[in-house]
Amino acid sequence: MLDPKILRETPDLVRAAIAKKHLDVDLDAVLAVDSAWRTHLQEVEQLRARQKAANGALAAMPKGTPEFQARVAEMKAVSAQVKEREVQLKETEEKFRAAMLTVPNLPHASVPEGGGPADNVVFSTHGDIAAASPHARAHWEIPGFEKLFDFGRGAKVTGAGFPFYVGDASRLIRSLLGFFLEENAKAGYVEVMPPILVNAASATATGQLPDKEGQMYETVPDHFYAVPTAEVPLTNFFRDEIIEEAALPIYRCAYTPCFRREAGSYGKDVRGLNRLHQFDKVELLKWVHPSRSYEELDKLRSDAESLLQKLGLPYRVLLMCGGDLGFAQAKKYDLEVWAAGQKRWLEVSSCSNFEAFQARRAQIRYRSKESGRPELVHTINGSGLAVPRVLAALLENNLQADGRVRIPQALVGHFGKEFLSFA
RNA sequence: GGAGAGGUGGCAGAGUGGUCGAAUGCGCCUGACUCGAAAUCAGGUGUGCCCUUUGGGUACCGGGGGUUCGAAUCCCUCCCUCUCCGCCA
Repeated sequence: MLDPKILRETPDLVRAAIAKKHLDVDLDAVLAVDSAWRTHLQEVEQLRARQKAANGALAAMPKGTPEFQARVAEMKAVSAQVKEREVQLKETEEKFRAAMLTVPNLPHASVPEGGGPADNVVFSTHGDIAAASPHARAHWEIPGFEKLFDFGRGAKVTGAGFPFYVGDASRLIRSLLGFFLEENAKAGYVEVMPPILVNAASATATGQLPDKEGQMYETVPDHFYAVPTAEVPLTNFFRDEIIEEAALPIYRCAYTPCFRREAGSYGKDVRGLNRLHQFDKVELLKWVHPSRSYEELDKLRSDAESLLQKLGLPYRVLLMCGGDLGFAQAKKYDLEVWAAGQKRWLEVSSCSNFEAFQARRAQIRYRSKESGRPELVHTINGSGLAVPRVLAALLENNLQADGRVRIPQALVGHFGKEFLSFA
C-alpha cells in the first residue's frame, strides 16, 4: 500500500507513476473517498470526546440524583448518535482502504518508460547462446523424457501440471536445491524452512488477497492457502513487528514447493517443465534500511546471477519497463535463462525492490536510531532460483549426441555422477 | 479429539463497571553524585490514526461482536498458549 500522505500531498506524483506503469486508476475517486473518511472520522472523534468528558463528570457525581439522571439521559442521546456515525465511519473507512489498495507503488526514476514486454531493456547478457549444444532439443522431445518426468501418471494421481520426477530427475532436482541453498548461505542468506500453508492474514499482507485469490489453492475446512512462493511466509515472518535498526540488513532464503493454479495460461508456455502447478523454488529475501535498498537490490540480483554462472547456463538480465513492472514493485530485474532446444529465454528469477510498499501493508518496521521512531523497512526479493526452468535449460543445453545430459561441474558433487541418463 | 487453566505495555505482574493508556517492579534513556564505574537519587520511557501540528483530539489491555450514559473489567464468539488424557509421523 502506498502512503496515503503521499497521495494527499502530491497527487500529481502519483498520477505520473500510474501513467508510467500504464495503469488505469481513478485517483479522483480515491481522493474523494479519503476526504469523506477524514470528515467522518473527525465527527466521530468529536462525539467521543464529549462522551469522555461526561464520563469523568458522571463518575464524580452522586448516583441517582436528578442531576445524574438528567446527564445520563443526555449522554444516552449522544451514545446513540455515536453508534449511528460509527456505522458510517466504518463503511467509508472500508471504502478508503479498498481504494488505497488500487493505488500502485511509485516506480523508481531509473525504470525505463514503456508499455509492455517489448520495451524492457536488456540490461546484460552472459554466456554464448550460439555455442550451446548442437544436439539441443526441446526437453519434452528428448527420448525417454516421460520416464523420468512422468506427467502422465502425475495427471492420473493429481492433475495436469503435477509431474512425478523419477530416479535421476528427482536426484537432479534435489542436487539443484542443495546447490542453491548452499551457495546462498555462502552469500549470507540464512536458510529458513517456513510453513507452506498460510492463513488469510498472511496472504493479504503480501498482496495475494483479495485480488489474486483464484491463483492459489485453498484448503478446506481451515481455509489456509498453499503458498505460491516462499515470499509469502518469509515476508510475513516479521509482520507487525519492529526490528532493531542494528539488525538490518536481514538476509534470508527458503526452499519451498510452490503452488499456482495458473488460471488462464495456455500455449507454448505450458509445455513440459515451463509452467507447472507445483514446482520447487528457493527464494531470496531481504529486509533493509531504506537508504540502501537499491544497492541491496543490485547485490541480490548478482547473487542470483552467480548461480546461473556457476551452472554454466547462458542468461540475460532484463530491466523491466514501467508498463511491465507490476503493481507493487518500484524496480524489477528479470533473469532469463537460454533454453537452446526451445530457442527461447525462460524467466527463472524476478528480483524486485518493493521499497516500503509491502512493509506498509505488512507493518514491518525498524526503530530508527536517528528519529527514535519506528520507520518502515524496504523489502527486496527474488528467486535464487526456480528449479523447473533451470532444469529445462540444463537438459536442453547440455544434451549430448548419445542422449545423455552432462551435469555441470558445480553440481557433480551433489548429483554424484557426470551424466544424467534417460535410458 | 476430550477436560481444565490462561492471554494486560520491552519483560514480570496488579487491576473484575466510572477521572485506567492502565499501579508496582525490572529493563532502557537523560540528569545529579563520582577520577571513572557500581550503588543511590530525580525525571523520562508504547503504537496507530486525524486536525487549525513547539499543540490538540481519538483509538488500542489476543481478534470480532454485544450489554451500558460509561467496558481491561459483564455477555457471546473465534484464535492462540499452557497442563493432563487420547491418537499419531
